[in-house]
Amino acid sequence: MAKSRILQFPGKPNVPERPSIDGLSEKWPGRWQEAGVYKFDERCERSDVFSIDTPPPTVSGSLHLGHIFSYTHTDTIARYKRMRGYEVFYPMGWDDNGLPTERRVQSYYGVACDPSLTPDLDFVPPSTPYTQTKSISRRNFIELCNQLAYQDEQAFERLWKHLGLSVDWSRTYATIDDRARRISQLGFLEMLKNGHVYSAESPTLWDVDYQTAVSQAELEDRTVMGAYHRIAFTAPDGSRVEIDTTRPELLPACVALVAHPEDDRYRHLFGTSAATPLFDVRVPIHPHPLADPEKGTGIAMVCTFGDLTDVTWWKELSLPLRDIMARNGRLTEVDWGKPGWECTDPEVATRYYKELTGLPVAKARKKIVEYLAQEGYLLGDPMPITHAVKYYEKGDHPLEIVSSRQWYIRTLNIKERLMQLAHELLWHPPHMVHRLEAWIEGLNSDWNISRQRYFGVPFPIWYGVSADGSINYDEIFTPDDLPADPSYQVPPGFEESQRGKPGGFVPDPDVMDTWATSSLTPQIAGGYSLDPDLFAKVFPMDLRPQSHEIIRTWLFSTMVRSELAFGELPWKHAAISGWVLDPDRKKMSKSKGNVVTPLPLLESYGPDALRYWSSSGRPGVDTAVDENQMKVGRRLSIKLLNASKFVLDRIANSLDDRPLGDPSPLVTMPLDLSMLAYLARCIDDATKSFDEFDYAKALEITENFFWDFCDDYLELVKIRSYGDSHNEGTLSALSSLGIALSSVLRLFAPFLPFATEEAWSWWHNDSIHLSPWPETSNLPALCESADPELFKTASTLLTTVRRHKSNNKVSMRAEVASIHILAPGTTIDMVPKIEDDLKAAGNINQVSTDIADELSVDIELKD
RNA sequence: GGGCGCUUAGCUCAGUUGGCUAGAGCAGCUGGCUUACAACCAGCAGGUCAGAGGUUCGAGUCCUCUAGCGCCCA
Repeated sequence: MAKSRILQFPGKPNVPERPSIDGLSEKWPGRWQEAGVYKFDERCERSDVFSIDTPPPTVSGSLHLGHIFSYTHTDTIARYKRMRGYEVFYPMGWDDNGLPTERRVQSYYGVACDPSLTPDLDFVPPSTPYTQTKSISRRNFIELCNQLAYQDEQAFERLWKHLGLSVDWSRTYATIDDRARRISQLGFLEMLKNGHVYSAESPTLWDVDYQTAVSQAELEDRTVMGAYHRIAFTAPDGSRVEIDTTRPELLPACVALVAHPEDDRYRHLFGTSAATPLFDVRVPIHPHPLADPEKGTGIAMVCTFGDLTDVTWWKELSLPLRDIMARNGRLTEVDWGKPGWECTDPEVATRYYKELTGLPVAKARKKIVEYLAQEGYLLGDPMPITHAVKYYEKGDHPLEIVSSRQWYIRTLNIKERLMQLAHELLWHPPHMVHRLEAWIEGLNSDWNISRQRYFGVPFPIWYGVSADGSINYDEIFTPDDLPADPSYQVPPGFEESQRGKPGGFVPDPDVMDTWATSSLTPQIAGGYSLDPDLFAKVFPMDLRPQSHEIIRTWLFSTMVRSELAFGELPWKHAAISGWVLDPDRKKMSKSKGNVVTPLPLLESYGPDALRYWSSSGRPGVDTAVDENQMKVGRRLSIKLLNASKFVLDRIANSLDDRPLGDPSPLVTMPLDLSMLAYLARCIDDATKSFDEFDYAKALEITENFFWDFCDDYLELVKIRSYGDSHNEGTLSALSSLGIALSSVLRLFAPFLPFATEEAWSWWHNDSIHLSPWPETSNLPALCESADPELFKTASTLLTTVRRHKSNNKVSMRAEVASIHILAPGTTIDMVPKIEDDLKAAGNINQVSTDIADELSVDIELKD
């Protein structure tokens, strides 16, 4: 049960002469911080808690309007839940771990990391980047990463506060800080213990520029130009076997030929072998269903490794390994004729291959094609094609596949369970589940978490070194204390002098994939293993807000870790935001140069205006940048202050120093009750929308009510509210105005925290953001039986009178001699209840009625 | 090539289980200083609901196909 808070209807308001929304974003954040308005109070029950696991933004990227957009969505929910009495757990994190920070440090200072260097303890970063890239030690490099990330985090925090995010800033974390490193390492060690991770020497997608392994989630396909080269192999009977390949440079790494089992052209060759051209290596010819008879000649060469199909063939056909690809994308040296590199004539093979050694892929290809042509093995001209090639999403060169030792999290064997969890999660909007389903279905490898980088969380393990100096990967030592850096620390029971020596130890050289840390944000934010009480209160989190493009990465990986660690979902709800598109509805990207930066907009329109635009973007719907909407939001905020000023001035002037107390019993007039009945319906609808995480609908409902309230109700009761404060009608109007204003400010508070807090402060001491969400049960009991139609009819009649004046081009205050209302009986019955207010608002002298089928009004202006 | 979504007024978008004459804001036009607001107010005009076919007493809404756009994946 949520805490219930009692609304204190206040005493005499104190309203400024000229309200303004300018300066509010400087005025309030400091006060909120001081008063601890958004502070999470741990002394609460689990059932009181609403916990939010928001993905920490990458701070080394630039501030983006998309940040404002989606984080505002989350903030409206957080504020709503807080007003509903929940203790809201809403920390912010910074994703500073990993490659983006490394790259930014490299270009910002003009440095590169060389792990072989010893740390320079007196190193001072340059004020301007080195003109020639300077190599620095790993420890110095990491210091720079930390310093620069910290600066970026400060900039983000300023932006968030300016925007009014209701984050508890005392709980901020960073994905590279001590706590995050500790929890990631602990997470790894727990998985190690439970058998959820394994290390293996295996073919790995490798980026030759970044010199690191890449996981399935980081891949992208790009369509590029290539060419089929038709190459002749020699069958045992001396006949030619022709294959087409886009990677002729991998010929020295060829280990087999494959054709489809049903392919009659090649059936007779299965079980025999063929000789590769130039190198004269005898390779077996196998049937395999993945060989596509339609592609090229229908028979393919298997190399270790040209693509992922090669990996499949290599595994399934138990082929040998001929590895020629170095980590830097150049061809390695090969001892032809030695074990593993058997061939008919090592001398000939060496003669060709030594010209290729050390060449990058593209040059090696050119050279080998020359040789093939020269020796008559190349048949015809290469045939240009376009095909899909795998790239690292941040990389510039096609990925190679190299064999190396990597750690993997087992995910393939829990696919079914993950699918089940995907459906247990409550998605908003629901159709977003399909994106996760499709991803889980398509999973084809375990999750590789080893990265050959510098700025990251190290694997907290050492391996034993055997007597012969080789590394024994089965002998694993783990540290006693976390976080640990095995490059600088020694395993328990060892001494530094044993590092790398037989009988000693070596550290795992790698750091973890950043996803291995960012998949633990619920654990990091909730203090898993550090604060069990807190963790029990916030986990599983109630809400995971995020945008749709990171469902397959962030949402997925967090789900995997939660399942492996706890056997359950990390959250109850996932609220998915759309993209921000540029004004022409194109995706914003730096390369297109259409990125809209938020700061100038924030300055010209103010935070409430940007929040208004953000909040009008429906859940999950891509939304174009629209300055018009921001202007509307700004005007709405100003209007809110002005309407508040009117209502509160009236209350203050009419009641002197008498406190209003509970105004409910004073509401007696039918029109007032009708307006409140309409308000009650809006409160119910807005509440229902918020409970379904549809902040946009809640805003729309509130906004509609507010405009009707201002345009019609305020005008209808204006004159009455100026009356004698002992008059029943005046008291009823003032009470209704006060009740409605109080409600509408609170309904707007999640969207416009600055303007609503300002107006609220004119008559309350406490923050509106801790006041209770409006409930219909707190409205005057009489309005339960009131009919909202009465107010609507009064509005319609007032509009009719205004139209007549407008058509006749006279002032709205122009005097009307008489109006004659023709309408159905139900409408006519309402007229006496609203007649006085209508006369006052329209400056009408006489009202008369008659029954008719349809509504019409005869209006006579006074001369 | 597969999946998901979108197409409604000049622009940005609502439109719930099918149900009166399809709504709002912005822009436009016409008026108005009216004791909350001229950074304001009032009023008006503006739509073949992408196209075609089907189900139904009735379709913007459900089904099929076509076209275009966006995102994700291969």
